[in-house]
Amino acid sequence: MTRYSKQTRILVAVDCIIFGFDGELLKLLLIQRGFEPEKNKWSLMGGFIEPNEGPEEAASRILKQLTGLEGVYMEQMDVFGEPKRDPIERTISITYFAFIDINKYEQQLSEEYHAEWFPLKKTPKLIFDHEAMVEMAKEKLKYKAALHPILFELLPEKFTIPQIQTLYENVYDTILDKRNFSRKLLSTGLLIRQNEKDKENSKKGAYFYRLDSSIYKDKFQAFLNFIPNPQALNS
Amino acid sequence: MTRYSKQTRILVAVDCIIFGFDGELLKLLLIQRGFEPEKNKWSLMGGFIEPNEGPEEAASRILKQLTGLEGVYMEQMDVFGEPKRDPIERTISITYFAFIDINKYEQQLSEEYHAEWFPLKKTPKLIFDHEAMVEMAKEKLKYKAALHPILFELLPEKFTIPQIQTLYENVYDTILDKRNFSRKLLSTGLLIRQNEKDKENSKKGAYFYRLDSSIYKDKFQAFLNFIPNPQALNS
DNA sequence: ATATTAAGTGTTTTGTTGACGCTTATAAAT
DNA sequence: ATTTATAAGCGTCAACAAAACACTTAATAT
Repeated sequence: MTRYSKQTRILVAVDCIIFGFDGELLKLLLIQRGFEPEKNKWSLMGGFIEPNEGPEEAASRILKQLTGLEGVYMEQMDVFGEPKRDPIERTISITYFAFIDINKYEQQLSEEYHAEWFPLKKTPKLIFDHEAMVEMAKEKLKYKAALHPILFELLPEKFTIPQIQTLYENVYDTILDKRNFSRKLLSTGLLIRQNEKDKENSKKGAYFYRLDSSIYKDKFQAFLNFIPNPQALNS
Repeated sequence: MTRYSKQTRILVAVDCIIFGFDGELLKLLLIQRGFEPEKNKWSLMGGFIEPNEGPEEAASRILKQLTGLEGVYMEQMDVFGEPKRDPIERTISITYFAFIDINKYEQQLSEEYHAEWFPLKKTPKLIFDHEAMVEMAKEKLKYKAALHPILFELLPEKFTIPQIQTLYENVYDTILDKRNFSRKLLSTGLLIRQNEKDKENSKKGAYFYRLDSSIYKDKFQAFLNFIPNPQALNS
């Protein structure tokens, strides 16, 4: 016996929801689809799984094609498998969401794909069920970021506390008290203050911090209760 | 254009990790696989996705075949897609974990599949990567149950507080203080006390409760911090 | 010199959590 | 009939964490 006979074989794709943060707004990386159907429409970055790669590998490959980046934080989200979601042929899509440091994003590579960053609140119409994927990713982002320090993956190596507060305020669409925020953030012990200051955004300047990678892994689990009102969370 | 040419089509299966609770131990429902390869070995309940069903539908169908139950709490877990995970032919498996009220389980149906409940700590060797699936499900169960009231899905309509405490103690492999536990549980407002008592398990008898389904949905999100030490959690 | 802007630190009040002790209902044993 | 054993159920207190809130500081621009 070499095959399971009588079973239907299906196309399997991966689609990546790629988040970035430019210091002001949380953004989504989208491409203009290069082939029919829906050619030139806005779409998530995706592709079919190849014969000798697992889904994660496929997602990493695709992410690298678009951004030039490797070793990016990525997480499996959900499988979208409605029989008719792709009008051409049944395709199951495994979705991943990924966080990249927008500063490391290599624009030249992206031109091949006509990629563009969109503020999360101003995303264009997307093909197929990609809008549902983005919605789910936003919800999952809120959920996860309230419990774990994943948002650091969106920041450059050196960042300031006001920067990261802005990021949180973006994700939760709320205003946070800077005193409570910084106290909570610093109490995790995850941050190491640098001597330099960021003078770009204020006269006084804000201290740069970097992650203490030695304890980042351990603390990853125990980062609970970061956002005051858990009621606002979904999923 | 009617097909995406040149792409490889793959078998897609679903596998269900089915939890049950008999009032004393948390258990897993396993079957003896009915076909080659690995015929008669212990396995999760699974099957291939059919042409006109989505993955969730497939999982529901399979769950019904095994347990006779419909409308069961079920959640997508993870995709297992290592190219060589099935030695016969590449198969991607979408896993679901499900909670059923073990009392509703219809044993007669199961005989077709040689199904059996195993205490979570005494599971047999499983085929392929099913043990990894079970491990992941156990972790996800711990994680999720600390944040949301999902464990009620494992209990009958009427249950007592000592019962549910035992369930939590099973999941987290720990002993909880009954006074703090019941205070926390009742403070959610999710439970409605009945007049009857369960006299099976003690002389004094414990009040039956049932879920207030009108607020169960709302409270579902805001059930945080249920287990004292979040450090023990993973994933 | 003075005004302006955002960074950064401190305090008080309130609510939540965990540790712990006592009473109550009932069946079984004497 | 009284006592004993067992688990249910209620209550208190102390420690801690969270949220609300106000002032000082550094540096540039006027």
